[in-house]
Amino acid sequence: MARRGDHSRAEIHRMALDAAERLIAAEGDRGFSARKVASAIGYTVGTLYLVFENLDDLVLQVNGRTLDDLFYALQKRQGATGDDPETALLALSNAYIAYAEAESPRWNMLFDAVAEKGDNPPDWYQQKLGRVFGLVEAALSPLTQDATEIQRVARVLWASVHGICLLKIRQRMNLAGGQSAEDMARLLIENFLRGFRG
Amino acid sequence: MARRGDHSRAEIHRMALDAAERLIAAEGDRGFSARKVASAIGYTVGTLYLVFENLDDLVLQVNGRTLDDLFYALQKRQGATGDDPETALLALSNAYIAYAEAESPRWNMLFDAVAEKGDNPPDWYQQKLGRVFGLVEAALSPLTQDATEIQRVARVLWASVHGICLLKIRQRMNLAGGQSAEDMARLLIENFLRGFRG
DNA sequence: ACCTGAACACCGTTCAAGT
DNA sequence: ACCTGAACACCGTTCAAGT
Repeated sequence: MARRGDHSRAEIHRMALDAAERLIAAEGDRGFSARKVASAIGYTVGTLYLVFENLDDLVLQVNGRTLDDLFYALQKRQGATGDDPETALLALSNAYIAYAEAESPRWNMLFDAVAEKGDNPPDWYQQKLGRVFGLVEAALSPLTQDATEIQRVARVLWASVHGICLLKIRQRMNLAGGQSAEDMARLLIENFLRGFRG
Repeated sequence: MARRGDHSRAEIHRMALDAAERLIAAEGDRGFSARKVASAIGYTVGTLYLVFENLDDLVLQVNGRTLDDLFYALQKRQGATGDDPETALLALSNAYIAYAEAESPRWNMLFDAVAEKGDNPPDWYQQKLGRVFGLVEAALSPLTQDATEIQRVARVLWASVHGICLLKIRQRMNLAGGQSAEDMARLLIENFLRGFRG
């Protein structure tokens, strides 16, 4: 057991998030609880509530880290800035699918929370999400000067690739008629862009 | 408390599913438990385990009913058989979005379960899902004679509309740039089909 | 044979009490 | 001031025991 003063509030905060990530990676959403996180960092359950509002708050913070991680993973696999939209989008969607596969427990957690009606995620969270969307928008930017149209297309395509990804990760791929998620995303993106370009 | 012999196994089964549906509709996935279902039908928790393998099994059966319900809701709003694919698809996607909105708790439950690796849903469940896909395939059938291509396109479009729907229901719509789910689905379908037709 | 009810091993959350 | 640990009100699941 840690004694008082051993760690600052900020340290306990960080330790708890680290431990939560490890637990989620190891056992998924199921084998993860406030009590396990607490004991993994050598503290009592009660201590967590000095540092987090509740378990949903802790999960939100974990999700924030995942969004950062995802952003960097996508950025790394992003093509050159001169790429045509199709090449750039395919690179992004493949990277997204690869991330979801490689980090499926935390990726799942990202979308599991069914928000209560009317409460949006906090600003800092939305900013992290916006940064991910930004990559998609950047890939689309050569298509048109209309910024709101780019925004709309980016959101539609991202939501769509996400839906395809869900089918794969949630093991519903038998329903995909033998296609891989990558093939499905390619079919989507190629045809959409051909139609969009007119 | 119900006395032994009051109800057959099949009756208890049905009563439990009815009660579960009511609880889910009223309180969502959160306010739903084996103990609540049992007490809602006047039995002890243990009794549920005579009729269901476990709670996941009960949820699967509830989901089966939801898939049937969804199928009929989509069928009802399906256009005429002579409709062109675009009209038919837009009708289906709008009906899908409307269903998700109207029945969001059970619709959410349909996709919450993170399947363990390698275990597919049972055959009867896949058949119910296949019936829903069948509607999408029927809408696409005028596009080409190639049955596997229709299957692939149907799955890609369905997964995509589903992803868009998720954004709306999970209250992430602030990320959709003010677009409604219906508008997003329309943007997707119109451009995809224009591209697909070449 | 059918169902109970108590037990087991867990939960999230709170908060008086200890150091 | 910081943290504990016990309490509260729950969980899913099992299974000896009652009728």
